[in-house]
Amino acid sequence: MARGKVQMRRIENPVHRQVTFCKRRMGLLKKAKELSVLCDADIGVIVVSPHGKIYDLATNGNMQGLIQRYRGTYSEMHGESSEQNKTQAIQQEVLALTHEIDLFQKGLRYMHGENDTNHMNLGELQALENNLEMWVHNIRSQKMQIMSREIEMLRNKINEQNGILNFSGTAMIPQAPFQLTMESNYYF
Amino acid sequence: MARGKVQMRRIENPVHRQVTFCKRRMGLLKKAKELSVLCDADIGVIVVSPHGKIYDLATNGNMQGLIQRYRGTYSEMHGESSEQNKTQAIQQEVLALTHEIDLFQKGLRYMHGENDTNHMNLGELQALENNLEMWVHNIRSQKMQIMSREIEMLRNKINEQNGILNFSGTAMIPQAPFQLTMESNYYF
DNA sequence: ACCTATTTATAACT
DNA sequence: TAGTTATAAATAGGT
Repeated sequence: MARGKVQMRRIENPVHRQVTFCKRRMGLLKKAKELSVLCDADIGVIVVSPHGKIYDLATNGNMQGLIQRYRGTYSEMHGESSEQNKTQAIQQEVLALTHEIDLFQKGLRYMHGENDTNHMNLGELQALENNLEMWVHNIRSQKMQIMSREIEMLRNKINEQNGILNFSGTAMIPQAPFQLTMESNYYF
Repeated sequence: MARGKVQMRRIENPVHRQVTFCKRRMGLLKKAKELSVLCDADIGVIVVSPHGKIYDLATNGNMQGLIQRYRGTYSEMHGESSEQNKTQAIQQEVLALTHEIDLFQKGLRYMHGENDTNHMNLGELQALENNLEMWVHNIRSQKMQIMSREIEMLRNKINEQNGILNFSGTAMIPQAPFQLTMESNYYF
């Protein structure tokens, strides 16, 4: 498309082909994202390179759900009932569950009110972000507590065994190899 | 991209949105075909309109096969045992989705009040944390977009004023001190 | 649906 | 691999 029109056929030079593949693949995914944002559409793109490497994009972050929706429509359109009768019920279940997850995500999104993040202003977004950060923080603390308990149990076990076998062995296990506080593990 | 730059956000006017959807959808599929031909790649595109209508393209004429490759389930393409495999795969998917819903339910419960995380195990906490991180990430992207728009507006304003007052003044405002594109700030 | 002024994508080159 | 530039292609707004 530049410095010369390109013929619409396989590029024979492998180097050129690789470069073009890389550039145009990026362009394609960008266009897909743009269409998704501008028109509120849900888009999935799967690209398989000649060498079998797979690149993909799912604008809603859930290719599985998209594929399910696609399959639903596809089997409706082509009346593949005979082959798919056995799995039809389960597929519908998947569809229903996917929708349910969508609803939960929306529910979480709406926790502050009824606003979709697309219609939220900077301050609202900041507040939401802060809430989420706090939530993440609490979850991390919880994880740390669970792990601390586990470690303590293991230490006790080892100490017991060493108590039976010999006492010097306890020195092999440092009592505090790392600090297990919330603070120091905030980014764990 | 023509007769005026377009802001990368949902087009509010429904007529404009529909027209753009149609035009860009065609453009996207054309680009996909071109990439496929030029670089000998195998490409699938699924577009779901806001109203649920599905448009698709599979450059090898077989979206099902592409999806299966995407999922890493090659065996289904060869008939005999396919139904059983398919059923198993879908059942596993149901299981995964059920777990995800469970996670969201617990998350919602936690949001509503007391630290209910005591009833969640380490794996659940990790999964919930990952979900939240993704959410925070999306919100940050959203913030960046809003700020980018604001900055652009201010720049335009300043450029206008400088156009009126004097031309040398424009040099005082760097045109791009930092890139505020979606791409470069995807991980902001 | 068709028309163009512009913006965007990108082929060739460094 | 990454950046530059001349040019082809896509497309926003208008008819």
